[in-house]
Amino acid sequence: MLGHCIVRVTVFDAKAIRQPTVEEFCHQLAGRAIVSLTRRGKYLIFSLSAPRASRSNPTVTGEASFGQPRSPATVGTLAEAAASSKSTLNLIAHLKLSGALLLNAREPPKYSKVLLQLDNGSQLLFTDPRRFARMWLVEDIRTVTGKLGPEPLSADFTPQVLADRLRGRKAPIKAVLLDQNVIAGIGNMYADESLFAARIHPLQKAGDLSPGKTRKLHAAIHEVLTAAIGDKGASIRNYIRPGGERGTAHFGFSVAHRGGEPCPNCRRPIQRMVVRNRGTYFCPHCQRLRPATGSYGEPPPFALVGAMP
DNA sequence: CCCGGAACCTGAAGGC
DNA sequence: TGCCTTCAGGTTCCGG
Repeated sequence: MLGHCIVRVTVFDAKAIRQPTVEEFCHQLAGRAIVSLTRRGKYLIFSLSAPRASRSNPTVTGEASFGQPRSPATVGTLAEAAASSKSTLNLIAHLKLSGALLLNAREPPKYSKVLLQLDNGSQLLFTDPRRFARMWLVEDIRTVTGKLGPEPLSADFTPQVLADRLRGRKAPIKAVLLDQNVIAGIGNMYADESLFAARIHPLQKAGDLSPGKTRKLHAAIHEVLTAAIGDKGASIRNYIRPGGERGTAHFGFSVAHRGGEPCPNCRRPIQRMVVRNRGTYFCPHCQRLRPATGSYGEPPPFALVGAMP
């Protein structure tokens, strides 16, 4: 897709466009080339050029249609479009639980949300049966990703950074790992896998991890994510790659989605529980819940004795 | 600011 | 077979 121009945009489900309006989305996208493809956390980022005037695609169009595509509406002249448009823009996509980006799908898949047609004949289709996935078109990426925590695979995500981010947190470590503003990009199954690898109970208070456990967790996150990327993701349910292939990371999972199966470490059955409304898999024997270190004998800040009915 | 729970959605799988 | 319940690769809003 790199270097190719978007010549036509079709929106089948207005709900999939978070920003701006559907009309503006189509209008602003048409005529721009895809300059780079990057990622921040779980957000996929298409950096776009300024609108290009080209003899080969004189009728660049933007189209907002629902159900069956209608005949496209031409967007003025390209000169006008360029004059009224932002110079560069970013198309951002989030797949949420069930979204997919499909390149040149063989048959028209169900649940189509947005179709981008390129000047080389390629078609990029954004699909999502569950209607959670979203797209944005923004000048500044930070308007969407600005609050995200550090990238867990970047060099500046050190054990010390993790310790700083967990300090003082009273929520379960599982919940904190899923908080994208603490660390960006860890999903439910990778949180479970990381906690198992570090032998930490999902309900352990995040701020109570010892320095040693924090270092182990840091290493575990790195290992789990690197392995999963090497396996092209996990396709337990919906996820498929742009060519329709499935990932294989779930075959290597130790606990995630393996309730009742033997723990690979101790052979006792893996349990499932719910933490913050998310299914959570762990080994109760290998991942022990420990009381807070140091604070066990401390008195509470106030003692209300017999004062209330 | 931090925390927990509900809401947003719909298809697929499992139990009866 | 059919109905009902549960679950799901996530984020955001609301109330405490």
